[in-house]
Amino acid sequence: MTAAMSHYDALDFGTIDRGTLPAQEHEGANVSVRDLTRLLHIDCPDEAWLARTAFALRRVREGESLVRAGDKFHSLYVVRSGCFKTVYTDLSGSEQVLGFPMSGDLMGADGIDSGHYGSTAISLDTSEVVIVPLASLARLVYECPRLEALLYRALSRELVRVQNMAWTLGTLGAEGRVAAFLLTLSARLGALGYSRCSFNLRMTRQEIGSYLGLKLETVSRALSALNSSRIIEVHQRSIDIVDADALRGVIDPAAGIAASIAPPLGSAVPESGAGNGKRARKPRPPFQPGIAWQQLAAA
Amino acid sequence: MTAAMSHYDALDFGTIDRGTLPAQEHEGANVSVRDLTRLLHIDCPDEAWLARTAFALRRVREGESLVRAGDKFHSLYVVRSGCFKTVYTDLSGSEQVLGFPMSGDLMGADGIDSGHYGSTAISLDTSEVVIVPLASLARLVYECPRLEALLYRALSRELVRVQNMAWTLGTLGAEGRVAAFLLTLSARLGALGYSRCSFNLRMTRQEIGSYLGLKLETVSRALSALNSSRIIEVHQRSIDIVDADALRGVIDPAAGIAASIAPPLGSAVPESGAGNGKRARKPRPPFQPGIAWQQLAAA
DNA sequence: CGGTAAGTTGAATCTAGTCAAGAAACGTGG
DNA sequence: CCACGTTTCTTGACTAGATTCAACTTACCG
Repeated sequence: MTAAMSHYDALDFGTIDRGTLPAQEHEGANVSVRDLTRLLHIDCPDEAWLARTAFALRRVREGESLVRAGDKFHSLYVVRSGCFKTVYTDLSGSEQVLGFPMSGDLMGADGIDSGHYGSTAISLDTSEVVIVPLASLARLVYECPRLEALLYRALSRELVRVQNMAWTLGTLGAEGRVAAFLLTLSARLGALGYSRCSFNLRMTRQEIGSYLGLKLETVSRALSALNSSRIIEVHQRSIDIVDADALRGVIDPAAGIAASIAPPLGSAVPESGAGNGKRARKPRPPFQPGIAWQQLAAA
Repeated sequence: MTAAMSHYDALDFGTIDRGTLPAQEHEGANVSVRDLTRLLHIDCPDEAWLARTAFALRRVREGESLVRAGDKFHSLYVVRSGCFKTVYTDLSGSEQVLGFPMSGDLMGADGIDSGHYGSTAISLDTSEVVIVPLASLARLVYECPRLEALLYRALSRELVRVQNMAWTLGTLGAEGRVAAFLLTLSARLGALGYSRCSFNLRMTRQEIGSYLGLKLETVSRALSALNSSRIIEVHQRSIDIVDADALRGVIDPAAGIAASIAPPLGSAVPESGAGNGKRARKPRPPFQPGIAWQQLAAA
């Protein structure tokens, strides 16, 4: 609990500000609060002075690490361009990929509580991140109460993402995991304005496997199988999603059918009811449809 | 994005306060901010007036659900006593357990961003939760800036917990998962003042299996195997951890040995170095030791 | 005391991992 | 531009580990 105290100091207003950041992180142009909220897809009050408050950018080259597990926590990062991987590394040297943050994603949030980053972030290509010192953000929120939700929502979103990951790992087999991975990636790229059905992977089979709790051979086999089924077309790192519904069907046959019937719903969750699925074969189906697969179905 | 706007309204100060909560949640005694921070193990400034601000309690009987996936988000909950399970439910009716929140754990955080809870929370025995309306908390933080870190840290902690879960599911086999589960449970109970090496499970094999991405038979077998190895003693739901180091060894043989040599480190992560592992067989071992297993080793 | 839910154990099956070989892409220097 | 080595990817055969199906035991609750 001593770590907690020293960490608390870092959050005390006026104690630490951008001026105390490592010098290396002062480079490139600045980004306004407006830009930041737009990047995070979080609504922001329309006050002119907010545009003046700015955050620094940092450029990270391919293979370079932005933060390392165990480093002292000082800032959050929001990806502005490029793609990262975040990894745990255990004693035996093997690593587990926890995520592939892309434009608009938050990194470093796992360091807030303990005061030390919990995972290492490595750039998969030349990337740019917005540096968000927690102290600055806290001050900003204090000055503009309507920003209160900003960080809460960003953290909550990250939490949902990881929970979905846990669901994927705990529930799906190899093909399902790969299908879920492709659909999620497709949806994220689509949200960024890129093609939803044709893209290039920026990570190796090894990294995908590590992320999905599979071996690289298994990932390769799963991709080949989906390729043979005419659901996707794979040529090395180039992916074409030929039949998105079929891909959803790989995750859950019932959901695949349901998704092809129901109009693709937006980001909002249906208010109630919607217990419209074909039929429940289990004795106790009193639950509302879950969220996990919807995130994938909404691709 | 329309959901985002309406959600934002809910966070606007003065718009919603405790008075607008569902009537059913106004029952039992109240809890002060001091109590809340103590429950969450988060440091709190020592201002007298904080003791006056209070949150309501709610009692949840065994089997009863506190919130359901898809319900409109209004409050966070901190468990004060008892034990819950949080579950996703997919279309086909099968459920996946995401966690077993106990005293001091936060629930409902996955609803902040979308405005709807992402998982259902069901009590495993008669439990009590502190109701923390986000709007109240936001106002509180505004009135007392030093509380800024409170929610950030609680959310960050939850994020780390789920990330560890993803690591467990992606990396470990059946026995390792069960061992990790027992060690984590042991550590949590220990932190609450209960015995670290002798306790009763409050969940079924089915629920444990769902949580760990295994079938109930596999959980049973893993427990039996650990029992045969004299590492634990199992009689139905009663667990005795006989050899905690050996249990850690099940997760990662190297870590088990290392843990028995090195003195059990506290919550703080070593500053640097400590790349002391036996030997690295991979060509590139420039990473610091990870966090995942340390959480377990620090039991 | 009987009925139901929960847990254990065994045998067969199936999925993903392991080991190994080979093919395709990439980068570098001649 | 091509030859070379390296990395990444694919595919096959075999093995280990988890699931499935099923029988049975043990606890729990009225």
